[in-house]
Amino acid sequence: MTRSEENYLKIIFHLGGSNSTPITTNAIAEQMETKPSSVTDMAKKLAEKGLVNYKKYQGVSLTDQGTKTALSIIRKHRLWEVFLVKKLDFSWDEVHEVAEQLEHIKSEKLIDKIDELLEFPKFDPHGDPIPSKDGKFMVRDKQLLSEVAIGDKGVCVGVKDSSAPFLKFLDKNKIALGHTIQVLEKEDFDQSLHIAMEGRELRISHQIASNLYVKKNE
Amino acid sequence: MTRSEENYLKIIFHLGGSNSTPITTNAIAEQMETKPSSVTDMAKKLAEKGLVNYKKYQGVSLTDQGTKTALSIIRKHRLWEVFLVKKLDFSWDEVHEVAEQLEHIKSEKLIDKIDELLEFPKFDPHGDPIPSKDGKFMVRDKQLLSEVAIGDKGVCVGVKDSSAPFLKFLDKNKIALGHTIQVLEKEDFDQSLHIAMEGRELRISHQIASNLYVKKNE
DNA sequence: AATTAAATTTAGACAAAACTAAAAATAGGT
DNA sequence: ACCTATTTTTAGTTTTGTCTAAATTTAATT
Repeated sequence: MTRSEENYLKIIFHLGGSNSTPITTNAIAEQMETKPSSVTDMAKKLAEKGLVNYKKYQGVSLTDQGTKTALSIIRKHRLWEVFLVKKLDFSWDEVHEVAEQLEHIKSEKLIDKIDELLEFPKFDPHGDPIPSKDGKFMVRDKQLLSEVAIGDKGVCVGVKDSSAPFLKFLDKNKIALGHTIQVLEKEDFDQSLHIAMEGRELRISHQIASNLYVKKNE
Repeated sequence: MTRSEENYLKIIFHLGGSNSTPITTNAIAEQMETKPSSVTDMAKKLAEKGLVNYKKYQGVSLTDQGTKTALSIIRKHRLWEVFLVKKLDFSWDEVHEVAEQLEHIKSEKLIDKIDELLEFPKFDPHGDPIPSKDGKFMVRDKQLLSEVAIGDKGVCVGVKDSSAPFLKFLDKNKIALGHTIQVLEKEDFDQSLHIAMEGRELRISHQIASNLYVKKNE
């Protein structure tokens, strides 16, 4: 497996290509920041290796083998992110690009030992689930803060957008995973929210609320 | 800097190419497990970038910039080796190939944090010195066990051959860095040694003795 | 059903890093 | 100083992953 092949599989997985719904070459090209014609070439190669299903003009989806491989890369990526945050004091907005490199290190023992060192975490710093060695991962029933009803409470468990600017914004406003949030009021005009969190009240825009996941207190 | 360029610089450094003595393309090719013609191509490219001095048929040596770069890669390699042994319980015969991959990760913050986590080690698991950020490293005055006079004592501080088979042999015979060794007798016939170490006596071949470094107790 | 717009694939090319085979330069021995 | 053996370089290919431009297929609209 080359680095490039691994990146393709990862992106196809993220675009949902294991659910039998084929992904278009255009969509893949956009994510890979490359051209559709390059994607076609790679689709053929991956199909050759039995990692994707590919029919001309019909798009691409992962085979079982391809899904397994994609999950193992995602597992590595997310474990490295946890490592960087927990052991090396990286902030959650700095880990992605380093993890993009570390995820390609080839050593099963290495990643298993990292997993052990971290005491087998189930979620990465952005709240995304970490697949186990056999490709299983927790699906948490979470919802976007923007869809929580007025008066309801929830624990912040993840972010939808994990770009550095958004994460830095959250840091600046002391919004972090694990905090309990109650929706006090929704503004009809611009859908901004008035929320209570950790003993203080604040207003956040719809754009922020629609990129924060919360888990309702059952 | 591509991975390949980094590997060339590292190998040129190890062959002694910063001491103005140029290294032949043949020697580099052998270490790189490639052909001399490929080395010529790379020599041109590295010379172009100001990392090596290269004159046709005269061999290659590192410039100051090239030496600096080589040292930073060696620093990363050795720090990762320490990390693997100290934090993830790898044995010293398993670390090399994983460190070969990890040394190419590009993040200054990452390696500085690893250095800090390890409390700024000065030597790697094989006793080789770890260059500091500014490229300085300790030169320990050590000598091969095979050259120690009869009756003299020394502390085992490093290995010359750090291949897995040799390291495994040392483990099996409970020979480890930090142990004090006294040479009791040298066999004229085959230059094998009779040594005392950690309260026991054993015989080792010349080949073993000439791959173990000791530091004489001053 | 025909036409057009959009998406996708093909064909041909390129850059990096390697190779092989052949040519050129150097070094050693006489 | 010459010849030969060795080392090193050149020239031309290969592979991987990409690109552009052109051709083809699918989808959408009338």
